[in-house]
Amino acid sequence: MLNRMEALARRAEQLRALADPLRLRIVGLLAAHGETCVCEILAETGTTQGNISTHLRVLRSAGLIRSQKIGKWVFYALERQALDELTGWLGGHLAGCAEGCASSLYACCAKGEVPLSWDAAHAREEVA
Amino acid sequence: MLNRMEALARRAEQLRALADPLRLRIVGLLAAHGETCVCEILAETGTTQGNISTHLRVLRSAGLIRSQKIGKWVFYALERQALDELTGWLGGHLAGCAEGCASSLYACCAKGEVPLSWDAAHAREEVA
DNA sequence: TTAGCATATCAATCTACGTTGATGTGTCAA
DNA sequence: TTGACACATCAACGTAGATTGATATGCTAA
Repeated sequence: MLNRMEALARRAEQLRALADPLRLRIVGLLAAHGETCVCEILAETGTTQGNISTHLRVLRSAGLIRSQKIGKWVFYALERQALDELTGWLGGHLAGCAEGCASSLYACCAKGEVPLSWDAAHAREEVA
Repeated sequence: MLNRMEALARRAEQLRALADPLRLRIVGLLAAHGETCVCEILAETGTTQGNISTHLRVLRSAGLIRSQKIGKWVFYALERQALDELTGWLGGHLAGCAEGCASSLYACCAKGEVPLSWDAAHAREEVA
């Protein structure tokens, strides 16, 4: 089992793999077409062959797509499970607690001299 | 309205803002705490103050968080709507068509000499 | 008004990434 | 067996990002 920082690093790596316009186009094509030949991706994107290969490797080493060689062609497809896991995790990570958050108190970092919260700070401002 | 490439670039920028372990920790804190003082983020993450400020700026210029100055403190919070939009868009982008994809035909790039699909290539392999 | 605190910004450094062009590898057809 | 094709890999270049330490700004309290 991964510790917390390693898990975050892994998720960051996966998100980073998606965080590129060309790679977003690629996964969009794979989503729309299913198993897709590299040559087709190449034709649709209009960049160099080496560049496409590099981007496909980034996505693959993040575990987001898989490849299958058939004859002299290579077909790529989404790893649906990994992508679902990622989007699900992200949703959970961003969801936080449903309620009671905005009203809870958080001590500020100043050495105990001024316990502070958003509400308390607001109150100060409203008085002033 | 943005054209397709600009829209992808914008989404890539937002995903990129999330694609860092420290920034994932930050948005996790904001999700759990609601409005949160920078000093608290600083205390929880244990990195330098300048570094936190930089990462917060990245998240903010991607439109994923907002800031509010109260007295000498600055409180950050998630931009729930932008994040929901992003995760929703990503889900749609990755969903593709529900069915009929894996079985459709796609011409390969070779100049018309070998129309090819995953199925056709598979058939070739099985015969061989 | 002065001193201290919270935060932002800047300069500098190191590393990682995106792109291109060239080359290597495996596969097929003639 | 030779040539052509599909794809991967590599070297090189320019650019962007992460981190740190120093400095600037704005607020507050004494």
